[in-house]
Amino acid sequence: MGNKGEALRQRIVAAADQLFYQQGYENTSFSDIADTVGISRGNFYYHFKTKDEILSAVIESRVSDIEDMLNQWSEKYPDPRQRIQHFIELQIRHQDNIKEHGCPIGSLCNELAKVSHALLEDANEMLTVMREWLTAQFKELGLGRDSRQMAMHLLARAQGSALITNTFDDPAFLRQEVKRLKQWLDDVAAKHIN
Amino acid sequence: MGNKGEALRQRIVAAADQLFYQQGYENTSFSDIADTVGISRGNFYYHFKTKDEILSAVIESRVSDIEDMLNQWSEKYPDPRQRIQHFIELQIRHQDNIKEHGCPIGSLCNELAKVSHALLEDANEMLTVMREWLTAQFKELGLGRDSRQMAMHLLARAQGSALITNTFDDPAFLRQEVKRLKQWLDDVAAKHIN
DNA sequence: TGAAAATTAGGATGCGCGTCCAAAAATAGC
DNA sequence: GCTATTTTTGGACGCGCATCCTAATTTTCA
Repeated sequence: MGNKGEALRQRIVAAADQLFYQQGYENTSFSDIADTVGISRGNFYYHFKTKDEILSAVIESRVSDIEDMLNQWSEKYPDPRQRIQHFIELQIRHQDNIKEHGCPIGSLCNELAKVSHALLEDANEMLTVMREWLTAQFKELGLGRDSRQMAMHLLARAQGSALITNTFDDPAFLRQEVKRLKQWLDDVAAKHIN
Repeated sequence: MGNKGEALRQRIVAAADQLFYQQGYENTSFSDIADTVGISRGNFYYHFKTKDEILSAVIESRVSDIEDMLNQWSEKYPDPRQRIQHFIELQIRHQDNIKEHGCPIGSLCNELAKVSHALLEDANEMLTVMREWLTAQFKELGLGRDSRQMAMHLLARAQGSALITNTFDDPAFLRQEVKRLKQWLDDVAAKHIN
């Protein structure tokens, strides 16, 4: 059955994901996505009836990617501090993209909040997944009821440095902030191990 | 001469400012602004030929407001630490708006960056003015060549907490982050006074 | 007060968009 | 191989937008 359809569907989602990141959601048209994939607008419509539908699919795909990544880290690294470190260093690996387009999650949430879009809650899920995972790591580190606040603090700082890096076109600042964040993590961990 | 015109022009800029903040630039139409002010689209066009032109006026107005505010603080408070404290507490005064719409500066820069809009550089000016002022304060505090980095660090954290507060609809987090930022400032100041 | 200038009104235009559709082409299953 | 289903195509539709324009109204000031 729809096997060929499924493959194309995934290519569409991947293209839309990229374009939404680079140009924003509202600023990306059906034609943009169709052209990128190399299919007609009509064919696109066959797979996704509305623009919201594809946004939903993109968010779902991103959430699932994030979950996979975090689960993988949970398995791979025994130490919660090490896991959080990896999370922080994620920004270094993506520094070129961040410089060019900011954080894919933050910028999307930002955009959807303006339009008071119904899918903002779905988009929030991307951040929530991270927050919950980070909270669990901080709990393991022994931060108890402060864990959630710490998780949000870390997310906020990551979002902030991504935005400033993008706006000022200054990846060196991003690296600086990552270093600072790792120092902060070490301090927090040291304080709570005793 | 164009005295009445000037007054209306300012009302238009004020309305556009609000709407751009609440709904985003792209998502705000000529009609939206005209309706808010209570004039016809044609009249609007008499004052601003293009959408870019009004965006430019809004940015100019914001930059000038920011400069006025900062200059006022520079005069009013003799201690640079006190000045920076005021800067940090600005977020508390605007917490309701931030919860609802995020940071007016950050969200605009974010949006313009996506569209690779020519006026992004003008929008950056809002952040740059703040950065330079903060840099001067940190210099006075004795941070020397680190001052600029510190200024950007502060800006980034403010941006980050605004975004998270907006996304998670959680003003308590904003207050928490402000407290944390003030603690950070005290630490930094204490370290460099000796 | 009256002519020139500034201001306001609202309709016209053209374009790009999301959406929809009918028909052609490809594929699958008997 | 032939029919039923899936997939693909490209054009049509209607709407909202930025922009433009002309004519009416108000203001200015000699």
